[in-house]
Amino acid sequence: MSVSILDVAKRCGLSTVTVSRVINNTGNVREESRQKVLAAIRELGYTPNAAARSLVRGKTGLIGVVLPDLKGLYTSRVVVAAKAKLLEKGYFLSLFLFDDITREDNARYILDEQRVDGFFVIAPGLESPVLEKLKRYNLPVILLDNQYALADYPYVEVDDYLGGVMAAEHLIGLGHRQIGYIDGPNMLCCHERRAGAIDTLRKHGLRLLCEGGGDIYDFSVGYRVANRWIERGTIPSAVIGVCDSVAAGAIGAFKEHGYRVPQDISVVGFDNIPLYNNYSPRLTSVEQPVPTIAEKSVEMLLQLLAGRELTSRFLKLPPRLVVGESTRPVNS
Amino acid sequence: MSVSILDVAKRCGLSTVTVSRVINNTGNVREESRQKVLAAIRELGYTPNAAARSLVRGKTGLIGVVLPDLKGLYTSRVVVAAKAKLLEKGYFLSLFLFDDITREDNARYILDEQRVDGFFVIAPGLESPVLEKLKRYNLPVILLDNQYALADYPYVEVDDYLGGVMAAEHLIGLGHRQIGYIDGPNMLCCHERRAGAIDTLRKHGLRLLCEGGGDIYDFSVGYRVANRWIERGTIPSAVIGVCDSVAAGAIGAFKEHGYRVPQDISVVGFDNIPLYNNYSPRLTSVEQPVPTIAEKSVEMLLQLLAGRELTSRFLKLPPRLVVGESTRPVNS
DNA sequence: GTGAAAGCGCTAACAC
DNA sequence: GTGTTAGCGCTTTCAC
Repeated sequence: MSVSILDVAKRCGLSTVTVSRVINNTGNVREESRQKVLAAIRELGYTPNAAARSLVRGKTGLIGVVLPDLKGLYTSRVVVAAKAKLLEKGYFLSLFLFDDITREDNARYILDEQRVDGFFVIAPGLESPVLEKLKRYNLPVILLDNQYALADYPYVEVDDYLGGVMAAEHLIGLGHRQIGYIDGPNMLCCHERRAGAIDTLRKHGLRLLCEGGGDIYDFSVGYRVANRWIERGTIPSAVIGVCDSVAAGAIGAFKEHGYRVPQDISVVGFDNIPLYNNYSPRLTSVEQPVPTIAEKSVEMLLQLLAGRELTSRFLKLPPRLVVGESTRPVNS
Repeated sequence: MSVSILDVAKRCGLSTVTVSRVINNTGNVREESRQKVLAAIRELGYTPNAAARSLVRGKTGLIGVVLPDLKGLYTSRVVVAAKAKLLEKGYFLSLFLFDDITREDNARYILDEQRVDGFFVIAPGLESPVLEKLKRYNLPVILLDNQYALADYPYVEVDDYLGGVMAAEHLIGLGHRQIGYIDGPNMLCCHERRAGAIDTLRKHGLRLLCEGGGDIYDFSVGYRVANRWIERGTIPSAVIGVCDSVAAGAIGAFKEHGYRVPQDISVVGFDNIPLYNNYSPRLTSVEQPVPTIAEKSVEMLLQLLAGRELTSRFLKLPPRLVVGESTRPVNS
């Protein structure tokens, strides 16, 4: 078996309580005893058992992230950042794949058995069943990328509507009048971005040439839509892609047909993920404030863990327009 | 507080022991008592506490996956498949981001505190520090995508060399003589794929036109290398990309310059991930046996968990060539 | 079939 | 400062 606190106590001739005090820096321990304990710990290679600790403390020190897969570049950034923040606070991040929340066995391990003290949910498209499930539990939860406004769970979000506004205003400011928009799947963030763009154009008396993607958003979507426009001869002077990949796909189509970006057509993306940087000009992109998302959501979760009320339950963060080399004033 | 086994026992007028027996299907319990217990459990919404269980059983029921980020499409597939397999066996998969294994706090939570019964390591580029760390622990570990052959940890791998051979033979079989290869970063799998292709061509008295990528492999790499070939006028009649994204990037470059795939140039990728399916013709690709990887690695881990010796410590699985529409016989 | 008792490894409360 | 005692929630003997 592995070495326990009792072994350490025996080894250094003190009680388990004193050892515990040294480990946790609680209570007063004479420096001399302290050194003895530390020596014994080192010699034996002792480390506390998490299960025993969790049992007696009633908490695990583990924060879960519930997410559907590992595909997201954007997700990865947020999660990695949140992990680092939590580590500073003594919590550890553990990721759980929730491909199908409705399956009992999925829920059992994470929720029923109280393996985490709280968690983040990133589950685009899976919200309703996940949240349905969560109602029964009293665990602190922060939604990170929720797609339905329905829930009254606390969340941290990006103001996607504002993002749409920013993208549109940037292009209008450059003199563009014929602006195309390549849409993503039926998700809240896509709706918002599009709505922001549409409203902004309307304010200027313009109409958005908007065409939808399929049920995912990737390079192919941008490529296909842009090609459709080219075939039809309805080519805008500027295009907004619902994300950087889509924008890159559109650029791909334009390049193939001899249009240059940004000389002939300006293109704006979302997320500012440098995925196609050597393929297209560096994209002008609406960037998500990843560090702030991580920081704020961790802060909120820690508040809940401490049993405090949240000062603000719903946080909507502004994105930031990063101007690259894919946009320029319209040719007059 | 949450409801415990004692509450259930009181509620149904039986002892905690009997309740435990019902929960775990161990020992004999009269059907009548059994029903009483189940009713009480249902009424109280009882679920066993994982910490208490782990403590007494000496195991957690959790399997960890150590991985550097969440970016991998291929990784995602493997992990999702492994998760499902493990669930069948009563284990749950928990992912841990090990961005920097050398940091003490990272290791402490996962390893020292015995939070998992065993784990998989997917850590391209991080092997040596990770494995260094692991030596101290006696936890069952299976390497899933290791890049250095150095370790004597059990692993499940794909025979990438064979994959390179398959890709090359396919093209040679179609009559191609000028074959280009677009390489990836300095990792074992890339070396192997390339070596397989080179050796195969050599056997046929041919030389591979091989050009390297940067430190990642993505669309841009394929695009850049193919463009270089076009500029130089050294355009092969067939191209192998170290992965599907790279292959797609090459196709992008060809398309832009008026070359058609597969009519003018054949292209083969690796991984068979349908990422650019609406952009390029459906790729001919060397597919990894994801379900088998998951199945076998789980099987091996379970063997280790059961304290048994592994029948085979090192498993190298053959990939499979999936012929799509991006390759055809060379124009004579 | 069922339950009483003991114990997994740790910490909090209370003495000394 | 330090140790004794008790108990977190559960399972595993071992009686009955």
